[in-house]
Amino acid sequence: MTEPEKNTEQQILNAAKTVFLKKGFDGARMQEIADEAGMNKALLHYYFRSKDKLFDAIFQEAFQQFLPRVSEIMTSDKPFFEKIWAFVESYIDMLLENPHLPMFILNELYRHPERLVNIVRGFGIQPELFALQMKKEIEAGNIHPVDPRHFMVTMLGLCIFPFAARPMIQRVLFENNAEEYQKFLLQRKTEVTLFIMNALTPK
Amino acid sequence: MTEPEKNTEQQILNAAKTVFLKKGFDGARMQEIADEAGMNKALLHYYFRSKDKLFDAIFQEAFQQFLPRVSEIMTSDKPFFEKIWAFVESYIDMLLENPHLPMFILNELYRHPERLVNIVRGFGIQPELFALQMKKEIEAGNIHPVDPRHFMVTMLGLCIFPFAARPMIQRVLFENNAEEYQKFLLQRKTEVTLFIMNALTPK
DNA sequence: GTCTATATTGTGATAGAC
DNA sequence: GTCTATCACAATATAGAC
Repeated sequence: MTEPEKNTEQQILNAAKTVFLKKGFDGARMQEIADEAGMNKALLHYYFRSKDKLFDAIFQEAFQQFLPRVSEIMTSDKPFFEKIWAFVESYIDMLLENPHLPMFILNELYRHPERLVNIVRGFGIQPELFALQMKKEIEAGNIHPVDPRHFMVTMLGLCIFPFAARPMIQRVLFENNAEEYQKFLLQRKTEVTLFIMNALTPK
Repeated sequence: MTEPEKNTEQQILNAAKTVFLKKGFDGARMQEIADEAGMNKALLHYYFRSKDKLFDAIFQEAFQQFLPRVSEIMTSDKPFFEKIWAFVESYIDMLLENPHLPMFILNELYRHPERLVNIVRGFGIQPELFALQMKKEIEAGNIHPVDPRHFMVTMLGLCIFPFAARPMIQRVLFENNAEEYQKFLLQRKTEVTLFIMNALTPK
């Protein structure tokens, strides 16, 4: 066997993550989580009191994984395009290992945006740092002038969208061939980087 | 008053669309739809038999509105970049009038991809037409070489993502100011078009 | 801590009066 | 066609034995 799985609490969290990410809060059932964890339903309540509490534990961790610290990554001293490449590659790699993350986070935030209040608190996201640095690059004539906020949304969207819209795209463009789509997602890393480089390179 | 609202069936459909798009299938309640329609719960079943049947009626229409006929729009005889501009503008305009559409469709397809089987049937999407035309433009040296499938995903993602990720982006980048974000979405039309043009223009 | 059994409420769906 | 009343079951949560 792989692992005897340490304590019960961690088993529950693992099972809950699997089920919540697959079904969402509204679609998930405590019974299904218990089955997935190989234990009884009552134990979930013993450890986490309620479905809401259990969900919050999952969501918090998932959210921090999902929302990248753009500014942190970007404030190194590497050249601008190298940073873009490093970001896109590492972010898509992370999504390849957590393919359900995008739709889970996007959907839950959409249905219950108030959760962000609890999450963002003390969460050091500073997009201004990146915006400032990008402006400098623009003024130095190194890149084509683009609104940094639009660019951040663009860059994130290019990475995330193929995961969120997978059922549609895989069917319409790839005859529902999962292996082909996996290759497509791998290609995205270079495709997105090159696309961005072309768009930002001054004429 | 605006309209006395014609027949009961249409009232139900309107109410169902409002609630389903806001809450999703799992989160929607027949009682809430009845309240929204200003009538009794039993009437919904009288007209549509089940929640599933009612949902299908909503989903089918929404899906056809969401998935744009890329090839149709692109097979006119206008220059390539004009087509891009026309597409992005009209598509984002449509989303501005139906802002909940993206997350609704993406999420429902993700949770129940089997629905696509019933929907796509007889649904004339032919991305090959667009891919072919784009290849010709590339061979003619009019645009930078890019995989048409990646480009289609990119173009759609640039339009859709700001609507699907609105709760997150609006909060992180716009201090949760809805009016500012509305302006941002309007700017997207030109931003996306210009970004694509820059990326595809040969050096 | 972990289980079985049960309480309690929510929810889709139907029966039947009008 | 439209309503009220109700059924049947699903789902969260708790009580209590071990």
